[in-house]
Formats: sequence, structure tokens, C-alpha cells
Amino acid sequence: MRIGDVAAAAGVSTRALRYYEEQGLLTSERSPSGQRHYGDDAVRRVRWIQALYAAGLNSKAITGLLPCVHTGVATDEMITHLAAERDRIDAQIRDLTTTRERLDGIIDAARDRNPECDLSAEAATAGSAG
Amino acid sequence: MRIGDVAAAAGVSTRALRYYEEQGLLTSERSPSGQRHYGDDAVRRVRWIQALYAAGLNSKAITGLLPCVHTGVATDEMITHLAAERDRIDAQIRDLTTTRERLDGIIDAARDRNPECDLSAEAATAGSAG
DNA sequence: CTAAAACCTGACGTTGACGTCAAAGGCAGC
DNA sequence: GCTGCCTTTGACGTCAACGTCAGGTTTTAG
Repeated sequence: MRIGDVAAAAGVSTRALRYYEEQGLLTSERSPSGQRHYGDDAVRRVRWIQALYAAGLNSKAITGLLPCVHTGVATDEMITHLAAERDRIDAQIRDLTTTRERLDGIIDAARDRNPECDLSAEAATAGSAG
Repeated sequence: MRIGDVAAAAGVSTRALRYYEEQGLLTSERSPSGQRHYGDDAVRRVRWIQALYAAGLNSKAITGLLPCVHTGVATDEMITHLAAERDRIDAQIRDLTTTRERLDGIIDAARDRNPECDLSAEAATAGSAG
């Protein structure tokens, strides 16, 4: 696969892929003319990178985790690190859940206060995800 | 309360509080000499601001939501907006939960592969939160 | 062969929530 | 009035994950 294919398949820009390579997160074979070529697992790797970015990790942290994430092989230290990041994600989920519940409470209270609002709006919101 | 008191109580910097005021997220009374003074609810408001930042909202979005969040009074439009943000937080929680579960799977698999690792390390991780 | 599309490196630009420093004014204890 | 801490405005610095543009090369479609 060439860089554009991987980018399309993973839903990121080619710039992002070059950035990942620059950060040591992604490697590529080069054709004689210098063009990048990737194996099929590159897409899964990029999806992992995105997921870990979304979880609040930065490039350096991901660099430390990706080897064992991708290969399944990890040293004790790596596992400790993995568990620590998992705990951080857990805490993040808890905080977000609290915020979500409080928002829910406010929404419900406001709907009680107001004349039933327009419930069709909520159905529209649920449909227009993206 | 003066700005330093609010900052300490809410766990943020005074710079952050001035920034919130600059963004229209937080108001303050001024003493004749120009120093800021806050009511007790300022701390709760700041905690809300932090929670919404942590949920991925930016200053502009928070500006639109804070009035109804804090007072409980909301127009139909505000409620729609609130519900939309709640849905986004939901999606974020789902993504994070997926990532967390996959990390868990990797950790378990690596522990099976390795000789039981050192389980004391995990207890240490659980204790050193912060 | 040609034109278009994709790719390359290199480098500067962007954004947002602050950090940090400077220079000056205000407030409490002594 | 001195000392020391807190506060003020103003303005530049930061950091990370890219966006974007420039100028050139390579691959592909017809």
C-alpha cells in the first residue's frame, strides 16, 4: 500500500502518517525512488495510534507502548506502564461519566421546567452523528 | 474571596481564572482599587469549566452552555445544544472504553505469556495514584 | 508522450489554554 | 514607613499534532 491508500483506509491525512514516521511510531519500506510502502497491518497500527492519542497520550508515551501493543510481547516494565496508562484512562472515563450524568440531570431539570421542549429535536440529534 | 483563594480552592492557577474572565466564562466584582472579588459559587463554576474543558469543549462552547448549566434555566435551543454535547461525551466514553478493554486484553495476554510478572508492581501502581 | 495525480522533502503557520516574566500598585503586620 | 506577599495589566512564550504551501520528482491513465 502507498501512503495515500493507508491514509484513506485509516481516515487520517498523509501528513499525519509522515508525522508518525518522524516520531518513530510508524515505519515504511521505501521503493528505489524513495516512495513509502506499507504492509496491511499499518492501518491497524495507525488506528491504535489514533486511539491512544484520543486517550490523551502523546507521541512519546505511544512510542513506549506501541511495540508491546502491536506484538503482544512485553517486559515487566512495559506491562507496568500499560497498566498505568489503563488506570489513567479509567480515571478519565470516570470523570467524563460524572460530567455526563450531571449534564443529564441539568437537561432533565430544564425539560421539567420548560413546557416539554420539542422532543423531535433530540431524535434529530441522535441521527445526525458525525 | 480573592483570586488566590478561589484558585487554591478550585485547584487552578490565578492566570487561569483571569483567562476565564477574559473569555467571558467567569465574572468578578472589583474593589475600589481594582482587585477581583468572587462569591462562593465561583469555585463551583470553575470546577464546571474544568470538567467541560476535560470533556473536550473549548471556551466558546462552554460560554454557550454555562448559563443554563449554572442556573438550570435553558431555552429549547440551549437544551438541544446541551444534549448534543452530552452525546459527544457519550461517544468519547465509548471510544475510551473500547481502548481500555483492548489494553486490558493486551495486558492479560502479556501476563499469560510472561512468567506471572511481578504482581506487586500493580499494587504499587494502584497506590501511587496522583 | 503527455497531462494529471500522487508523492517527496523542507519549512513555516495554526490553535488553545494557559505559563511566565516585567513593572507597578495594594494590603497586613510591626 | 518598612517588609513581604498578593494582585493588577500587558505581552510574549509554549507545546503538540498536525495544516499548508513551495518546488521538485515519480507514477499512472489515456
